[in-house]
Amino acid sequence: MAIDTRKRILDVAERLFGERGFPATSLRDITAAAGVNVASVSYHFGSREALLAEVLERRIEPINARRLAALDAVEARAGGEPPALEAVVRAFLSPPFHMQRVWGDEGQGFLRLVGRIHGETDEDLRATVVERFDEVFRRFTAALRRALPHLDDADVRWRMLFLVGSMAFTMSWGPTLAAREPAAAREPEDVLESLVLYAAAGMAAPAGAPAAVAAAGRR
Amino acid sequence: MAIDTRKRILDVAERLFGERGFPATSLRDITAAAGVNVASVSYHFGSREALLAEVLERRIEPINARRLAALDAVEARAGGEPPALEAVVRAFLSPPFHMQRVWGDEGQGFLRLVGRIHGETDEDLRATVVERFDEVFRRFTAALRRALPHLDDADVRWRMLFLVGSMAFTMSWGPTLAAREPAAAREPEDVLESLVLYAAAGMAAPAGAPAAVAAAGRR
DNA sequence: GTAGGATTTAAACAAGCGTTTGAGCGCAGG
DNA sequence: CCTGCGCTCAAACGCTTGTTTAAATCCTAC
Repeated sequence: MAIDTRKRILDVAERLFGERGFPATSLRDITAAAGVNVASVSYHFGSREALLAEVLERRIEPINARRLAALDAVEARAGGEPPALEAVVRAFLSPPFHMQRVWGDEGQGFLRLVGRIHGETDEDLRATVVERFDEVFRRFTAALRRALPHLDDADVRWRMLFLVGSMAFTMSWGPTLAAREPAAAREPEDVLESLVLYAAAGMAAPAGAPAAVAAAGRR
Repeated sequence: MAIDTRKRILDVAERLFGERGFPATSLRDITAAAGVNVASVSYHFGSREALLAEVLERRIEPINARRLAALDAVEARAGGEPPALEAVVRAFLSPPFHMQRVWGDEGQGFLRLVGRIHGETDEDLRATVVERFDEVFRRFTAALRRALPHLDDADVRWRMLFLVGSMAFTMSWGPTLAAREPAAAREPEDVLESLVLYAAAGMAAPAGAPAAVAAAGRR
């Protein structure tokens, strides 16, 4: 009966995966909420896993494309010089927030889903997520490396992990925070701005002395 | 036959919840790996949820106690003055890493579990986690507020979210990163040091202009 | 040494899971 | 009108889930 069963399933699945997480959301939850038959998931997507993959693909691909385009622009603007740190950080963090605005109500819950996915548990699922972000990570790590000459490779990688953690956690817990403390609620643009400033400052922090030095006497 | 069935279940559950996440780990996975009967979980803990609660309690409680003690020390040392930012950040971030060293092999996987729990999906579970951290959050938010007079309440709360995100994500993905890129592998103490520097610098970043100003023309 | 509470056990429970089946539907093209 | 294809449907598949049962076993205390 529906307009487009496929799309209805995708939309509802995105919302429920975002709200409850992937392992806790059954096909019957999804199909019941979408008003379609259970079998239609197998018919249209093949399996539950494949449905998740498609849900993710639909949102992540445009975000990462935009990230790479923004990084291209930043690097072009810098000529041969090392790019500006804050510009690189913004090129990475801005696209998900931007796409949320573009998608409007339809993509309301997807930030939450993307946040959750980063924290997802299953190791196989992790591998596919890592793979999907591989190029983005490599490009941004290289750019950050050049913007932060005082850091070595390992430093940059770990700080990249810190940055992604802030972002993912914010996406996942931001709504919870806003709901618990209405006074702290903010527009997504303001959260992004806050996050960019925070991350750029963190990235620019001086290189740490090895713990062996800081805590003299070990080893 | 076993030494202590209760403890065996707790240890195995901690490891498996950490490796696969809570929703993806069944009671039969746990009891099979522990070499005990399925029913012993109900007998000793009451339910699967209660088992998780006890697994968490065993690790989180000492960590949070240590956090509060460290914060007390920092504030006492500061007299009536605002405490030093980096000291507050360290008081928050250091305990989990410290307890990991104290617990040795036995607590090997628990950092990962704690990291995962922060990203956990179920909203009920979230509520209990939030509750368990409530006092710690309030105390540290207040201390950070005093250490960062140029920020308002909402700023501090959001940056706290960023900080916790970095920490949780690092705990959860750190092993994955280290496994994928052996060159970037680091001692936990060095990761902690890196994280403290990063977070303190991020916290100290200037207050952001509201996005309405930064992106002139909106609204 | 035996009584009795604590613990472990195999088995069964109903419920939910992802996926498959095969009949039935609606609607295009001949 | 009718064939054939895309799609939907209720039902059933075999399997796993968390929890409960009641009997068997262990171990302590008298």
